Amino acid sequence: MDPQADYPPFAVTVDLVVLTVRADQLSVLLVRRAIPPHRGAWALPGGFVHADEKLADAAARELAEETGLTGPVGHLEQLATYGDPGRDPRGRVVTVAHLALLPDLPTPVAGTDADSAEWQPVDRVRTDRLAFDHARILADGVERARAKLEYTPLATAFCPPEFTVAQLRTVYETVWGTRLDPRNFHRKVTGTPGFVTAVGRATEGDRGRPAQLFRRGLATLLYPPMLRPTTPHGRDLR
Amino acid sequence: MDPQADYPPFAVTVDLVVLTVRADQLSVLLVRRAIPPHRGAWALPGGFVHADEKLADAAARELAEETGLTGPVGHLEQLATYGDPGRDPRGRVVTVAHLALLPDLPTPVAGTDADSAEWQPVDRVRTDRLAFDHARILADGVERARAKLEYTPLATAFCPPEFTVAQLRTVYETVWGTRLDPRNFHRKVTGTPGFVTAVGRATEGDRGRPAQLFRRGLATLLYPPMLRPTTPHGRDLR
DNA sequence: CCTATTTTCGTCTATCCGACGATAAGCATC
DNA sequence: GATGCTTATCGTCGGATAGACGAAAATAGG
Repeated sequence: MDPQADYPPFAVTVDLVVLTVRADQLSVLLVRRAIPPHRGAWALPGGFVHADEKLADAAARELAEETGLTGPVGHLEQLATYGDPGRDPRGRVVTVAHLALLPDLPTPVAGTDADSAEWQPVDRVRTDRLAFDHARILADGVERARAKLEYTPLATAFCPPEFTVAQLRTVYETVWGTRLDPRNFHRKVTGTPGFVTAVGRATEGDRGRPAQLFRRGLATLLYPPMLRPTTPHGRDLR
Repeated sequence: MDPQADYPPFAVTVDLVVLTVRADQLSVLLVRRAIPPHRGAWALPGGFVHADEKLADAAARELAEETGLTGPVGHLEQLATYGDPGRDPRGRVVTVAHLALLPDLPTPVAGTDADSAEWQPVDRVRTDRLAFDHARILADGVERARAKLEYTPLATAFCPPEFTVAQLRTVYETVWGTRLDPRNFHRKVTGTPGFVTAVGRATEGDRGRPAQLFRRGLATLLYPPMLRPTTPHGRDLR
């Protein structure tokens, strides 16, 4: 196919909404753009898809480049695709946004093609200064993450391989911005089949009673789901 | 931006998974391809995105072309994007798949750039003979539709503007392939805030007691959700 | 020891869901 | 027009679940 002939040529990129929970804050990985357009502005990490590369591979490659991660840590999924004609001044660029959830890694986050990269709490991001349409992509990614915590065990993607129920609860509280009763949460998590499996050991050295350590279970969907407390998300009027 | 210079050029298409409920069957709109590649094979309707066109507009345009619909009927949303290097023999084509849910329209379904178009029950589609990677896109679309019936009032998109509880129940039963208790379903639907609003009139002429007519409510998310009966979707092992 | 802290187990109650009986309200047929 | 058939709608009952909260267990720090 010759794009010049019949159909308009597009450039295709992948952008990443990389979320983590650190210091009791849901945070997103942002890079400062070193080249135009939007030079100097904060943006989601991303880049062009190579000629013979799958979309998911491109996203995984960009994630590895930005975080230094190699192995399959956390979670990566396609989010949505954004392609409004005017979204990139360079021309017709369609971006396939992906959502990544990572544990709080002591990541150096060295920028390669960006001045710098850093974690920013999502509720302190100056969305009005983000490059391109990345404010909307970020909002969609955060909303997707919040919703997915309800029906999937994806909260474990924010945790290290072994974690306590309290750590998992902190993830929920941080992402949702709510407080959860530790006793009911404990019952719910340990009672939902496939959510977590006990590893048999416990923490030591911390304050309070030692906590059992768990790993992520086999379930891909939670049943029953972990519903958000009051006013669950979009419980609309009437 | 010159795609020839720095980055590989892509063609971008939209493909549509158009679903409806007709004759107690969840059915998908398929077209028979009139041109190569995959000439003569069944495929999802779709086409190239124009040079100055939003993705959603392209999807709406294709939907209108294939169904003859003009006004905003039913529901249309982005599904996912598929761009594996080898998925189209003509070159690097990325397709942004969309999901459309429509009421059972007496649609002529006249093919424009296709030999013919027709509704096919999704469980009778010869997925091994669908063009490109459309079998997977179809499967993803059906699964998305099934899942969304649980948490959203989208089942109403399969219904005409005014419908009875029984019609809505038939939609659920057809899409999910299950049977639902009419009494519990009635209680659930009328008791979920914002799901449906009574229009005040009732059906006449049918068999049995006349049924109240409803319209879609204002809610965008159902709370509590309409959970699938036994073995809810992915209730995995353990 | 004593206390503070955190984990974990139980209890109580309101609510929700599935199963199912009972009634309402139309049409068909005699 | 009475009877029966069909479908819609309302109620009831029991088990399961979630939220509120008490209580015990298990550690660290004085």
